[in-house]
Amino acid sequence: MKKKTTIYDIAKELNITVSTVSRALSGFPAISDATKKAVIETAKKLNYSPNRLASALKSGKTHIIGVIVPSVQAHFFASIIHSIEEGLKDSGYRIILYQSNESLENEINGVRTLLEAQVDGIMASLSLETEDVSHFAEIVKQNKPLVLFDRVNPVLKVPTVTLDDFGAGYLATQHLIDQGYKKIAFITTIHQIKIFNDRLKGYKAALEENNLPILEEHIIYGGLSIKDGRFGAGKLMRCTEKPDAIIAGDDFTALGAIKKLKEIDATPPQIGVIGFANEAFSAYITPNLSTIDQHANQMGSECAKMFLKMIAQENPYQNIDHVVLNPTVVERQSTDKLPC
Amino acid sequence: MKKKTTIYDIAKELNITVSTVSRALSGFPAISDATKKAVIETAKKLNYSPNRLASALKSGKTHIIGVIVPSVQAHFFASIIHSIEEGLKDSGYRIILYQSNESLENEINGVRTLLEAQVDGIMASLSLETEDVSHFAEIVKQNKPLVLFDRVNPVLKVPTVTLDDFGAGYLATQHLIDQGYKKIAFITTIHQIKIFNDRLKGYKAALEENNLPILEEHIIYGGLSIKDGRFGAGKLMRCTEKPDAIIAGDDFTALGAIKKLKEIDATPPQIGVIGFANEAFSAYITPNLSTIDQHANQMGSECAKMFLKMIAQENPYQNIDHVVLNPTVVERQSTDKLPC
DNA sequence: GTGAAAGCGCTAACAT
DNA sequence: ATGTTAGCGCTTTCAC
Repeated sequence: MKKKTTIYDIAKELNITVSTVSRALSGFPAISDATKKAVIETAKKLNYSPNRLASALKSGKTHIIGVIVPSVQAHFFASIIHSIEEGLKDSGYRIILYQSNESLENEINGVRTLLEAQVDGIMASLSLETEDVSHFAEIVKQNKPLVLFDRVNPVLKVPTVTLDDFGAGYLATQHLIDQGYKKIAFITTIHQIKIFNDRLKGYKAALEENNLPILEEHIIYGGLSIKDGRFGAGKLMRCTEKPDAIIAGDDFTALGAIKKLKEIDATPPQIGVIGFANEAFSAYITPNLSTIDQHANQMGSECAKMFLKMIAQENPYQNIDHVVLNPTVVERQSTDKLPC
Repeated sequence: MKKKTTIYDIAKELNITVSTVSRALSGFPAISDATKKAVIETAKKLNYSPNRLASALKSGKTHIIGVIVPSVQAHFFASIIHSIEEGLKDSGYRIILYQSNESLENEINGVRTLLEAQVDGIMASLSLETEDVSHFAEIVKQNKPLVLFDRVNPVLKVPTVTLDDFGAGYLATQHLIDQGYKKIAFITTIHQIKIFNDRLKGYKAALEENNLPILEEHIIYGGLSIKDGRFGAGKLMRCTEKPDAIIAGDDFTALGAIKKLKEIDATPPQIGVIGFANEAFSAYITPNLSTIDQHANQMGSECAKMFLKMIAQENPYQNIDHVVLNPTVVERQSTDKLPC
């Protein structure tokens, strides 16, 4: 197998030096048009392809950024990745992907691996297991941009892009109240994650403002999945004070709740159900699922924008921005309460 | 900002040379246990983190492989990526992601970018626009593993992992016939993609074997999306010979068809509908969508396995395997024909 | 078992 | 406008 052509080959061919070739190729201004043209032609002729590795080793910039998400199989994260890539493409940055699968250990490995790969920065959304975030400190210490999105942790003094989660919880609750529901339950995760705690606070605030009681038996702490949704709904329906509506931690959990409610003849909107995330399926199940849109694509492009801004500064952390997106309600059948 | 520690710092600290440090760190056998231990301890003490870039430049191995897919937003591809990463993780390979967004131009850029990043190999599924595949030739020329999956092209003499698409088309058709449907239509893409052509062939073969006529007006060539599904179903229902079942190119198209059929009071399974891919929503729409499962996760792990096998050989292309997975029918309500 | 030294392909002072 | 040269951090052949 013949060796790959390098700038040395081009230089030899044209009887000039590598520095000239390097300059011609990288659009350095003080280079004669003639040499530039000759270099580019010869490069094409010899089928030259730059070795970004060598350039990265020398310059300290790989133009690759690491993205850590729980799993690309969740549509929400897939959408975010999609729009991060989109937002970064024009500036020549590429993404290297790492999935934590909701495991802290994987997340720690991810940070290490990405740093060893000399990425120019990292974007991450925390795993459900992640409470201690010290493994992210090294990124900041190296003065490389770290942007946290969606599942963030305030202990880390870094820029973030999040949804207004308090607002989201409030909005979901207020929507149900506006529709005429009065005894609203809440299914959430047992993990101490800021965004889920915030939503719970929003829920409680909305109830209070509307002079509705907050019942502890109406708050279910468990997992988030179709199975957990079934289980949670079942448990709620056996309460002494049976709720007339359920807010589920995500659309999958909401789906499970709906399935259970259908079985016991309490099909929504008889009992109202609303989820979070606006997953692909939510518009198409029966009844259609009302949900809080988390604006994944917008979140992704904000992350990209934030990163580009940080990288342009000599000190990426000179001012730490927090972009907060506004949640919106997607009203569908599952909360369309019939007049009594 | 203090400089990062390198093996030179470790060497200096211990009064040995870098070669010894390098050997100790990389598990070279002929190294005394004492030095090895000292090196590892000092590395930890100095907070050493290897620069994989330098090592890659020297060794020619980045341990990064590029993956090109149309879009991670499609659940099918997200699942494949998930299991590729899973299957590769233990052997220390990482994934760098590139999305073509169904554009040939992006795909060409992707190949170039990944090669410039010196990836150790590439896995790809072709964009809908891709008919000419010459941009992939360079990968093979560099003797780097290229594995094509799902959307492949036989012009490229490389290993592939695919579904038996002829079988999938046949299976979908035979399933409908078994259920009692007799006038079966087919919505597919206008693009000349092998897998879609193969499915069409399978469809025709099944009809022939069952002595059913193949009607050109029952084959709709268009796009694949919810919108296209609505459109296709509408067109089919205006045929002179109205079909009693529809095979749609993917689950989204099937979903569109179902929506249209519900509107015109021909709700499945009255008119049967089956899709491809077993998307996340398919089990939860009403009626539940029957579909052909394409075994995304299995496909991903086969890709990983194939890659590892190729990389282990001195010549990755010494024998070119083609793994073909068997499609399976997921029977749900949308094809559950009622007795007449 | 360890050391010396060359070099992977490129960039960027510094020089002319 | 172009050439010279010294590395970036690591691996690896060849010594001893």
